[in-house]
Formats: sequence, structure tokens, C-alpha cells
Amino acid sequence: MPHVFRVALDTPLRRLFDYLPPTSAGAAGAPAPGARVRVPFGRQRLVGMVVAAAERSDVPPERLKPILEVLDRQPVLDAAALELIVWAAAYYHHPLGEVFAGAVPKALRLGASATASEERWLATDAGAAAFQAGEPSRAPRQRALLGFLVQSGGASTAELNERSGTWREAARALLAREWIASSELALVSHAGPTIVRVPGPALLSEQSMAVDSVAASLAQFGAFVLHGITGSGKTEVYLRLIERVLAAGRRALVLVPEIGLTPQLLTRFRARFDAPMAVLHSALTDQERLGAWRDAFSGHARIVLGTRSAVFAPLPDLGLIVVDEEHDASLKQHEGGFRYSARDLALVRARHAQVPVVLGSATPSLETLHNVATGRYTLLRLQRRPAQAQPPVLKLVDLRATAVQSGISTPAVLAIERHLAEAGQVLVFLNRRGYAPTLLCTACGWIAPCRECDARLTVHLAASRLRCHHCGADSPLPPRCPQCGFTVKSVGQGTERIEQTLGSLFPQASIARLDRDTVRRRGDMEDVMRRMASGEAHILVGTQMVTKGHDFPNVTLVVVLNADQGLFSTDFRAPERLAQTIVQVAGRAGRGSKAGEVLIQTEFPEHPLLTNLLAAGYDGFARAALAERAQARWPPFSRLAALRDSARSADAALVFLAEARKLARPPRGVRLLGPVPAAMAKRAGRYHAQLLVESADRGHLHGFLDEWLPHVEELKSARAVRWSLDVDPIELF
DNA sequence: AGCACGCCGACT
DNA sequence: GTCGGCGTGCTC
Repeated sequence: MPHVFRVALDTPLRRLFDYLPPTSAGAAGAPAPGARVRVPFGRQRLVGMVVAAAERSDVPPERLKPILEVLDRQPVLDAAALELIVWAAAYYHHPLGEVFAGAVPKALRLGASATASEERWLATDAGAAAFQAGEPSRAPRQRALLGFLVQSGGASTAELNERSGTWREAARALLAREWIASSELALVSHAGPTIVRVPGPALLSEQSMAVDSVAASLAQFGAFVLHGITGSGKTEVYLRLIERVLAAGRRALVLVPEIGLTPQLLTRFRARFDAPMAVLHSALTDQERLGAWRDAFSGHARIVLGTRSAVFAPLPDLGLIVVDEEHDASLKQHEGGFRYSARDLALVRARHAQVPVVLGSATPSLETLHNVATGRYTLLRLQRRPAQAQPPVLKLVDLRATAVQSGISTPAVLAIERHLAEAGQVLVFLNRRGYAPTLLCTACGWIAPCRECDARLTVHLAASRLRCHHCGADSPLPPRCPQCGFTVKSVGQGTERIEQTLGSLFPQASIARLDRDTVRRRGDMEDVMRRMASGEAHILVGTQMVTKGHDFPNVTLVVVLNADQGLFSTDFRAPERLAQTIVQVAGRAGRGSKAGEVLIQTEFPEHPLLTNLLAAGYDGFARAALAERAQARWPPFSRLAALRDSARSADAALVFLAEARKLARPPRGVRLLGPVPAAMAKRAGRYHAQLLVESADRGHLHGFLDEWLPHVEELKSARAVRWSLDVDPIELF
């Protein structure tokens, strides 16, 4: 019997806490690593997770307290999931207890059972004897309930509820006399055989080659990049691989960047497989999430589909991990305390589990392509679209050389006219929602600012509101300048205004809009999809939302209204994001049998990013961009971590980071850059700043962080700010 | 993070 | 005279 147990608790303290074994009463023996325990912590009682057992503790014995209760007989996480959590806590330099808390459903953190169970009620021997003796004689409800339990040999809560709505009180009385007893019985679900409902379509040779090369290494780790142009049938490759994994009696984990992508993927999985599936994403209620997690944990679910945190879902006999749209920034958690990349963790998990991982994308991230170039990942290409689907033709429209009406150039207007006349659908992309990004006074030059952010307020005309897209501030649209009383006007374009402009340019066309303002409730998205699929809508105006994986088979023209945001950004990842967005939105055109056309409006048609992208495609762009990254020693040719903070004053935010920098003793090859205020320093009333840590060597960087962070944590200025460390940041402000 | 203890302002 | 502001200290 070990003397202490090391327990991870959900606190920001970067250490474990040692506890003595439970004093026998009520405890279920010694807890195994991965089991939850209830422990005293200061004046609180917390649920934590046992990480390890140890012979001795560094804490003086008189300060050690015993575990109050062991919640799990079996660990709530299998060894693989536990290993991943421990790895993630170390890599992201984040307290293990918080990582654990972020990895399991809230209900489990509060003590819910890890297995689904039902409450069963039984008559005791004494109860049976009492019933024979005619008792209880003066309580007919109790007698009826007792009689039922004696005769039926026991019943579940659900069965009793069905029999009568008012049995609880009688049960309480019978329990008190120990004539009946209740117990929790684990529900064991048995997965039936998996049935492939309908065989998939015949594969193109590229698809079969992709399937074969992954399938050849199903019993070992391998990282595969499925680089398939939009419409080339990546999902079919996933389906065939999952089919093989299920046939071998194993399970598949599928990660997607956004909740919005789960329904359509789930529909395709359900159409193909008759097998239980579990879905995990942020829109679930706590109970739904607990249920899905239990289905994964018990092995009932054969396929687990989910967003980021699903990478931590426990699955017995994991056989394959798929990460769809691996380039998507949503796979990286970048808010709150624990910031992690679900894609990178999927790779670690696959390596631990000795299973292949497939990273799918039409526009793989530069990191991933670099890993292909260095031989760490295997590239699988899908370059052809099935049947007659043609790749779209991309053209630049020089905004300086043509008339522009409310953001739409004459060539674009003519092209829209032509495609509508030929019964094609048109997709107009603008990454800016609202009516206009600026409200300007025509007399004094006043521009409506956000009080809480370094940003302008966006005009929402239909709602007649001014809104801040950074902090959510919302105020009435002023009819006149609050400063001088003169008239105000909206300057610039958002999707709302583009919808209006298109409406007046093409009065005969039906126009749909897809952005966060039009898709508010469940089903709104489906409505837009239906209108596009049925052909009822002719033009779709939308933000980023339209680029995320949805099929519009009859769209023949895509217009990118403004490619220039991102061409001159200070963030070294901006070009990559822009190229991905253009290629992804362009990929919405011509997915059916008609060839697609893509117009990209720009003030800088000779910008190398654009010319390169058009001439050499995403591959050519990626080659050039990687060469630039190598030159500038940006990732993936170096490693970054960002120490970020925010405070009530700009000064306090910088003071903490400056003090943190002062106590840093970086080894050779580790550089600190900053601190600097964030590009948009003030957001939601708080001032943001960051200090970058850079190194060519991952080991050196992490060694330094390990040594440095405990000191940073103890700075008194740390208490005046909110700070966090972002390892492998994807956005630099 | 919680949750205490601990000393200085406006109220029953 | 107390209720309560948030400064600082601790949690095995």
C-alpha cells in the first residue's frame, strides 16, 4: 500500500497535491491512477483525479490529509487518455488539474458516475416477510408498492414512474423500515455488429490509393496528410477507412473544427454505417455531453465525432483518428486558460495508441506541409473531382481600374448577370458582417468608436443598432452626429449592405445571406442550405461561414469582394490564412457538372501572394510562403510561445510582462521579444499585451519555460493581471 | 481560482 | 458601534 496519492485539482496552481489513503469508512479501497477522488482542500471539498501513487511526500506528514472518498472503482479515463492529458499539461505548461477539468464533461468533475446506471428497487427479506404478514396494513400505497416489488423481484425507477406518479413517498417510508432497498446498477451496452448499409460509390484510383496506404498501416502509428482539392472526395476516403477499422472491431475518432460541420458529416456516417455513434461538441447540454462521453467511455459508440475537446474522449480499442479541415484555426483553442491544438494532440494520441491519423484538408497548413517535406508525414493527394466536376478558373479584378458600386466592381456585376442568365447560382464572399464598418459624421469627421475597445462600431441598419464586433457592445443607431448634430453616413461595406446593393442591382434575383447575424438559431443554417439546394435562392452573400465545407453544387460563380485585408498584416500567418480562405471559397464553385468561375477583387493585383496563388495554385503559394518563413525564421522553422496578459490599465499589462522578462534567464538560442501592447490593445475595457519567446529548438524552448514559469507565477504583479501562456500561438496580436 | 483573514469607510 | 471594500496569503 503506497503512503500517498498525488492528486490533480482544478486550480491554477501548477502542482499536484498529496493525500493520505482514505480512512476505510465509505471508501472503495485504494484509488488507481485515473480515478476521481473527493478531497478536502482548504475549506473546500473538491473532486480531483489521482495521477500516481507514491511512497513518500515532500510535504510534512502532519499537513497531509486523507482522501474523503474514492469516486471510481475503475479509472474514468483509460491509460491512453490519461497519458494524453499528462502530456498536454507538460507541453502546454498548464496545470494538470485544469487540463483534466477541460478534458472531461462538467458533470464528471462534479462527481457524476462515469458509467450510465439506473436506480433499482428491491424488496428485502424482511420486507417480503412483512408483506406476507399483511403489513403495512394501514398504508395502502406502501403496501401496493411493497407487494409489487415482492412479486416482480425488483424494478427500476423508470418502471415505477410508469406505474404511478406518486410512489416516492411510499418508497421513502418503506426504505426507513428497511423493507425495501435501492441500488445503482451499471447499464452495460452491447455494441451489435456494424453493418454497412449501402456500399459507397466506386473510388477514383487516387482515392483507392489513399485508402490502401493508410489501411496498410492500421496497426501502427502513421501520420497521413490527405490533401484533396475541394470536391475530390476526402469524406469518402474517411468512410472507407472507418469501415475497415470498424470491421476489425475497433473504433474511430473524428475531429472537426466547428459544430456546424458535425450534422452533415454525421448524416453521411449514419447513411453508411449501422453503428452507434457519439457526438461531442460545445452546444450540448451538460447531461447530453455526459451521455455522449459515457457512450464513448463504455465502448458503446463505435464512432466518436466531435470538436476540439473530443480529442480527449476515452475510446476503448481506438483504431483510427481523422482530423478534418486540419488547417482550420478553430482546432486550436485560443481562449480561456488551457490553450491547445486538437490537431497536434491528435497526433500525439495516435502515436501513443499506435494507430494512424489522417489530416484532411484542401489547404493544409504550412506546418503540416513542412512535416511532409521533412518526411514525418505521408502525403496523399486527391487532385481530381469525380465525374464531370471541373476545377474553377480564378481571375483578379483590379479595383483601381474599374467602376465600383458599393464595393461591387463592374466586371463582377456583369459576371453575376451572365451566370444568373445561364441559371447558375452565385456566391459573394465578404469577411465582414453588418451593414458598414464605420459610421461617419459628414461635417465634423466624428467616427462612432467603441468605448471599451480600440475599434469602430459597426452599423447594423436593419436592426438600427451600432455594435462592437470585439466586445459585443450594442447601442441605438444615432440619427445625427452626437458631437455636432450634423448628419451621419455609413462608410464601407458589410454583408448586410452587399445584400441590399445586390437586391437593387438584380431585382429579379432572390438573395440569401449567411453570417452570424442571419444564423442565430438552430435550423437557420439549414434553411439557407435548403434555399440554395432547391434553387429558390440565386445569390448567396456570406462571411467565412460560407467557406466551411458546405456543398453548393449549382454555384458557378464566386466573387471575393475584398482580398486585401490580410495582404499587409503584421501577423506572419495572415498570408496563409488569406490563401486558405480564397482557395476554400473558390472551391465552392463548380462542384456540380458546370465549370466554375472565381473573381477576386483587389486593389493590389500585382501582389505576389495573389499572382503566385493564381499562377501556381495553393501548392505554389505554400512553397513560396514556406521559403519566406524559413528566411524570417518563423514557425515551422522556429518554435514560439506567447506570454499574454490583460489588465485594467495599459501600464499594468506591460509592467507584469516586463518584470517577467527581467527574471528570465534564457539559455543560448532562446530569444524574448517584447513586451509589446497588442495590435488592438484595448478590448472589452482591458488592455492586452504580449511577450514572445522564440527558439529554433523545441527542447530548449520548453526547458526554459519549465524553469521560468514558476518564477513568473510568483511575481506580485501577476496578481494585478490576467495572464496565460500560449504555446504554438496561431494568432499574434 | 476560491476562500479566508485583516484592517479602514458609510450605514442600521 | 457593525457591514463590507478588496489587499495578501494559503490550499496536500
